[in-house]
Amino acid sequence: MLKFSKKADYALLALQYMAVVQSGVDADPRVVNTKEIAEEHHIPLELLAKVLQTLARHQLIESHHNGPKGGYVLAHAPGDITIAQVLEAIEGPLGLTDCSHEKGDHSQCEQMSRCNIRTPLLKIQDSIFQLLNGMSIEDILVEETPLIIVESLKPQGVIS
Amino acid sequence: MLKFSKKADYALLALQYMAVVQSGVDADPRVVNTKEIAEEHHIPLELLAKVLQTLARHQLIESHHNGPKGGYVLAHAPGDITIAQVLEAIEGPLGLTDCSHEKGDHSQCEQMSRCNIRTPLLKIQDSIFQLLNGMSIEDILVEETPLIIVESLKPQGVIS
DNA sequence: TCAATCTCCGACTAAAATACTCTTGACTAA
DNA sequence: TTAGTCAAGAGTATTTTAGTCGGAGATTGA
Ligand code: SF4
Ligand code: SF4
Repeated sequence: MLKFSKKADYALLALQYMAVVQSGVDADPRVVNTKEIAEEHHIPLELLAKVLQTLARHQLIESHHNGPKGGYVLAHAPGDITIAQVLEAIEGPLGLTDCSHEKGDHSQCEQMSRCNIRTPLLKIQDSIFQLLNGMSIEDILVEETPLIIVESLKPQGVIS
Repeated sequence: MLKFSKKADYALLALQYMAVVQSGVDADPRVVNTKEIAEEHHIPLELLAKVLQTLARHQLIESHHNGPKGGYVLAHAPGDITIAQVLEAIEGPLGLTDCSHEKGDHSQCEQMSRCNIRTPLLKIQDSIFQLLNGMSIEDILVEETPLIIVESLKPQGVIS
């Protein structure tokens, strides 16, 4: 119930990977394509593709469709992409209950009129949101154990 | 995705109700039965019954099956029942990701071996858990809700 | 006694969300 | 031209959630 979806998980995984690749010492704005990320993490390719498309549509990453050299690049600095943004891009706006984003009357929840727990729950929700909004991709970058070694990529095409 | 289930919602609703009934000025340990709660909140009776049964099995409430006068009573003081306890009673142990409660190897998530985001996500999860564990039924009792202090990982910004 | 009323439990169905796939198309670089 | 890429949408399969049903056991009050 209080769980990230796979898609959200994949999104974070991909963003972290892209951040690592881009923030390499060379600061080379290398484009990474879907296939590379999918293979690196053993994620179903087509599904990851959809996730990245969604992220691109929400301006979190930029798509460079340049044929065989196409791919994606972070649209902002890693510190400027919060976890909450990612989550909201993938799933809709996030809310703990059915009554979170109210549209006037109680169209969502039948017992809203006589509900005493709504206000407290909304506060919990706010707290969680603050938490997620306070963390960015940067905070997720390699911590202590960089398990993925980025330079072990097979060079597709020639590297200049 | 980051949403309470109906059952969890119902559980909190019921517990709040029971708490209010019991902590009335009379302090009469009145037993309240499923039907009463269900009708009061317009919840499907049978479903609520299951929820309460689950809560009872987890020692959060006591069942008095005394024929026509039977019903449920809180097993502890409202302040001693945390939201996290309730949620874990209803759903299983809560975890943000598939890899949260590990059983040795990576039986849950295929990419766990080369996953860099696991540790950060576990931290987020801990924060959320602490938040939920810091609130009890008592904090939900009346409308004038207390402030939730979010303790985030890093000292950043104010909530208010 | 006995019927009403309650909890308890497990199996069951239905609906909805998730996870994943397939197909088609447009673009671009070599 | 051709292979490799993103884009978009429809389609399917699986899992989770929501809600239902029916019977068993217990207790009370008439
Ligand atoms: S029961 Fe209360 S808190 Fe839950 S969805 Fe309905 S109005 Fe919101
Ligand atoms: S991808 Fe990483 S964080 Fe997500 S479930 Fe797998 S191991 Fe855990």
